[in-house]
Amino acid sequence: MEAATEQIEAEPAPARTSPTLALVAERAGVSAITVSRVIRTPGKVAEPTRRRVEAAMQSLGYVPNLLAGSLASARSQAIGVLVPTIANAIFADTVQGLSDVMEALGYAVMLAQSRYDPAQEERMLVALLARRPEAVMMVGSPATERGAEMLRRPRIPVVETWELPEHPIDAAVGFDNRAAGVAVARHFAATGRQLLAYVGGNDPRATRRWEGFRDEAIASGLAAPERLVLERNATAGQAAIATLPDADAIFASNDALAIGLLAGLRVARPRRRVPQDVAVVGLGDLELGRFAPPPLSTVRIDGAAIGRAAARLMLDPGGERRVDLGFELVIRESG
Amino acid sequence: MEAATEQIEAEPAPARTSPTLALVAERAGVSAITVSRVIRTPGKVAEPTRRRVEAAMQSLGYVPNLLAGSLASARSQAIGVLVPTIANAIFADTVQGLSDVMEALGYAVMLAQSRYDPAQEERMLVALLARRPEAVMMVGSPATERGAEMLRRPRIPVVETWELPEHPIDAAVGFDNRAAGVAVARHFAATGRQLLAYVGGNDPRATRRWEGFRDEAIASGLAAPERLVLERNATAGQAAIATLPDADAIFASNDALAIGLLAGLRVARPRRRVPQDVAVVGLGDLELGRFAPPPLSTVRIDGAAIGRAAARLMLDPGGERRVDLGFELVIRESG
DNA sequence: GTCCGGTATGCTAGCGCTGTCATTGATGAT
DNA sequence: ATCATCAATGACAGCGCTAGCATACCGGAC
Repeated sequence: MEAATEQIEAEPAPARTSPTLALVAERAGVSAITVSRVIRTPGKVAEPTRRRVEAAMQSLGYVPNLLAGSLASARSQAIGVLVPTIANAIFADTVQGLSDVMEALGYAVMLAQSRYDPAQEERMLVALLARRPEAVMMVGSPATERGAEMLRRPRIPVVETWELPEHPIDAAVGFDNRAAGVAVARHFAATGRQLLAYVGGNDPRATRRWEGFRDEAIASGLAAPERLVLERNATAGQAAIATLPDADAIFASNDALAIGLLAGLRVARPRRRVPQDVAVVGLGDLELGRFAPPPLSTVRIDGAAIGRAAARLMLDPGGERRVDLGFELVIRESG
Repeated sequence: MEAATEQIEAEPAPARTSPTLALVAERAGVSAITVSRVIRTPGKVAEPTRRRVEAAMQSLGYVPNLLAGSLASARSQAIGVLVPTIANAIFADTVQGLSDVMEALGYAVMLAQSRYDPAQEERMLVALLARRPEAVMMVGSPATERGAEMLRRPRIPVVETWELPEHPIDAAVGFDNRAAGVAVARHFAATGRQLLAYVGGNDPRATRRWEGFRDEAIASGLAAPERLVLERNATAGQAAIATLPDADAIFASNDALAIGLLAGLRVARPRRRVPQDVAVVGLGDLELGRFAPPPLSTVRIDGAAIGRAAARLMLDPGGERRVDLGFELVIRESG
């Protein structure tokens, strides 16, 4: 007797696995594809059908599996972001600028950090690309040719930021780091400074700033500036003051460093007044720079704008490929 | 004649689509599964075979498709991270702390921002969960019951941070925000302050700090403190000083705000000296607080440690579910 | 009545991997 | 010689979705 083998209609098993399109479809008495359409193109489904499907999704707590969807459609709706570190306000601003645009359009952001390490950068690039992002934004350019090659392969938009390489992999948005260094040196020279110094990291961007700074100082007839390579934080800046007893003008490659410099100068003995005895100029225009005593002069860069521009570049692969957002030398009271 | 239909062996077409496991397998003269093993468990493949496969991968520039792999294995090797905004040093530190641990273990980080908006938070939760993360970390708790429900469904580790709810969805790591407020009020009372004020955001964590601060002030026999709800930045802090002409002790819910307060106080007329006339205490222990004049007293929180602890909690779902990392009242010179 | 175009829905085949079993041959124990 | 064991490899099905086409039905034009 067939009936004997029939099971008692059990309570829905406590779903070891999350509900699928097919389950929703069954509940709503439609086919899977219709459920898919309710999610993606609700306008193409008749009102009553749509209601039934929505009710079924609701009652099951259905959350689409975008992994499966991405595989089937070859569209991941995700972008990759690679920064040296997110714990640096300036990059965090850029990531936020990008996210603001991309999240609103339904893209997810995959974040990876290279820690200024080429090997780590390559590893993270693989990890990112393995998830088939539809575009990638990174700070700077790949440190290795293999990295660049990996980015070229998939033929997706790739936006390099915070600098403007001659030949970007695909697109770039940033400013001329060398010119920023030049502008600061010129300013120091024009205000009668004699002994310049530069403090900053040794990544490609910081190095380009240094080169511009040094070359312009020399071109202005000043002694070759000293260069100190430091951690990118205020503590390092404060400590560095002891190492620069004679400088009368210091360019710090980022504002945190500059604020540390200012703090070191405040307690230096013999006394070194800012800006009378020493001028300090930072880069980035961190909000807190404005609130340091004295308010910090800086090379203003709009990190969030870079992120938003990067979003535009990846969304319009046929459009502009190189956006110079420039910088602005903001002279406040520190020099 | 069959041979007639045979095609001339063409140059490999310029790969409109990226190479697959199957292509690599064909090149290496093995089956797809063997290539998969070379990638995931190289020890189980004989040396010469492995070499051939690796050469094939190399020459094709093969990058595995983790979307497909995740679907097949039901393991995404990704985690979701939801923060109010990444452009806040304190959350950026937490994200970095988490990433440091998880990236090293091969997990990718999907980042989403809620912008302190419950509706946005829900949207981002769906976007995150749709990608089937193996765990989720968020700052705070879901603002809505629907959000909480969504997080409970998939039975993955969920770590709430920066606070310690009585009954976390799954796990939590942070500190007692109320106690932080109490500690600051107690400190103010103990040092003879009379008219307290609180400035900060109105998110749940800031509100809890406020409640502790207010209750303790009253319990100490002081007048009920004033509360100012502000943007979470230094500019807002500086401007707020005009609104608090009588306060002799101000607790700012974050350090950026506090540094702005300090800046506002420096230029206030009539003169208000810190700490003689007004004490200022912040929260977070932003590096730059130490370099403000006067060095900022603060409730020290280790954001990166919270991130690292969150990683531990998600990696060991059977272990501890509630970690109190505490805080430390660091009295420097501002109060 | 026939045909047309449009709307609403469904079927089928795969996307690129991995889990689960098979299969093969070599090795050592008995 | 026989069998169990192990290492190395492969066949096959299927993860949960979507593209692309097919089907059914409707009302109106002819």
